[in-house]
Amino acid sequence: MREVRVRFAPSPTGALHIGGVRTALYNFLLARKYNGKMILRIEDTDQTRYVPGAEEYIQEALKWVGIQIDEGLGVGGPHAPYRQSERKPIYMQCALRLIADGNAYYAFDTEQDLEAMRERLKTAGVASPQYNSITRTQMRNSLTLPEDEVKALLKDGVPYVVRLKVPRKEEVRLNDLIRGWVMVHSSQIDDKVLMKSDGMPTYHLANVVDDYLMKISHVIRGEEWLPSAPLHVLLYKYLGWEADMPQFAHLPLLLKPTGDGKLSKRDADQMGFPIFPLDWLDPNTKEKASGFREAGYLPAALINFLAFLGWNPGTTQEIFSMDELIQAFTIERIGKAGTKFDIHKAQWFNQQYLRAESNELLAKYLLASLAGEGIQCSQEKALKIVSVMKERAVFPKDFWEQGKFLFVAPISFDDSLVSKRWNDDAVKVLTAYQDAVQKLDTFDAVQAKNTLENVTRELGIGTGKILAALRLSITGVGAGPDLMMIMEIIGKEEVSKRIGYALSALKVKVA
RNA sequence: GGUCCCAUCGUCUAGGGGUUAGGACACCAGAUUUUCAUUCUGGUAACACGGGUUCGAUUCCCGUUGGGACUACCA
Repeated sequence: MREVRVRFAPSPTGALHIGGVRTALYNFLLARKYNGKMILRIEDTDQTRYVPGAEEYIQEALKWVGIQIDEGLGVGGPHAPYRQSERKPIYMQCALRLIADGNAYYAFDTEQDLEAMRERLKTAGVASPQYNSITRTQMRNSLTLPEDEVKALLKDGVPYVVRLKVPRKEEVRLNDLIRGWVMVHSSQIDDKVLMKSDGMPTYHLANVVDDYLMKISHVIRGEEWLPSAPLHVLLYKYLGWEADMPQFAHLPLLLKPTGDGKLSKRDADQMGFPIFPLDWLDPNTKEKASGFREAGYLPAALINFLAFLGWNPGTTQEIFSMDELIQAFTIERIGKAGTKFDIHKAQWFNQQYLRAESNELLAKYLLASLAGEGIQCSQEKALKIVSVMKERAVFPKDFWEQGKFLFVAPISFDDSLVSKRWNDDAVKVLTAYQDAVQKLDTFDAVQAKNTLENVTRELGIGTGKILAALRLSITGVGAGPDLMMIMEIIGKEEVSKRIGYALSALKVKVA
């Protein structure tokens, strides 16, 4: 079997879309599964869209999620350079060959010429005007112009593009690994520009040339490329590379969570979830985009989530490490239908992965948050906190955000809870409890509980009735980990102080 | 509009000519936790429609509808 060589070939036009990360992942999984090579190539043939920092962003993002590059940008390799802008002469050579063989031609039409042509065709009733086997006979190109005029134009440096001479009647077929046979009639394909007037190739040419030169075995890319895939097949044929043509696999697209359409940055902004792997600040527009990393997603969880967007192992196993994914992955099990992006599932995966981590590691997350707040905390205490909060955390930052009251006494109290649960009985119990707690020599969760039970028994009030009020006085809110553990963690003095504060602050409410 | 792709619970999906159409997320309910959460148990919920083919179609074929992509000297 042919050596598996796959490539991820993004354009450095901004932050890497999460769909791009999934594409990279599938490529990577295939490469690893068959001991092949994963190549990173930068498709920067559009100078006008180049965004500084995008290349670094792509590399950092891939590194963060654990997709290692074997060859290409930042790594080097036998087919360097891996930046298309640095491979310019290669493409021109190929274009020239196509022209010499009669499969491509020079076109000198200006933008106005093209616009006029489209207008003309539209008024004549043509639905989608194209530069093709019919219309090219009426345009200014090396097919219609006399040879010396073409030579003169070229010599004078008149701007031109190179277009592919698509045959008039030919069935173009390709066997997509995901979709099966796809057939398109050549009359539906237009004479695509191969070389732009600035001397740069377009995607189509550069892509085919580089994939061939870099000995790519499988082209795994988004479905948006499916309509132009037949064109690429034609290119392989005319370049004489048909035998080495890679296999194609066009991935289903990532769709909006609700409604219709492709997942876009706007969705992320509106629904409040990230759509990029890392935070990104566009240097030109100053626009900010938030990333999964900064939102608190663990790379392994993101990978697991992404892998299941359009692929499944056919078993009921859902949690997969990267190695397990590599083992289980096959192109055959990739689905065909577009996939709606559901952030809930991503959160669920994150929670699973977070819980599976050691308390030592989780304590580090908490300690990091605390350091940012300028709060001191012992390792021992952090471990204790993390172990009681573990079951409820989805993100590393939750330990701090949902456990603030472990470090800072509440100054205000949840109003609805106050009106529901703060009553005379509660005040009686809390007053007595505060007293009892202060008399204790040592204080832990068990003693906290026993003492509370003693107090309620003496007063003849059900513990359940006032527990919410006690929690309120200690934390200010109605939700959190086991209350007795909370009290143990903050200690006897603090418990007494907080009950005292609540008692005085909430006095008015009862009266 | 044209070309191409797609279609199983709200979402991700398994399945496949005869199944109680399975799982996961989400949601709801009950149990446990003297609270919330966790955990456990249970529940609501799907083969888009119409024709064929067939003894029998959700499954195969065709059409309709719906959705998506592409339709640039962008990738």
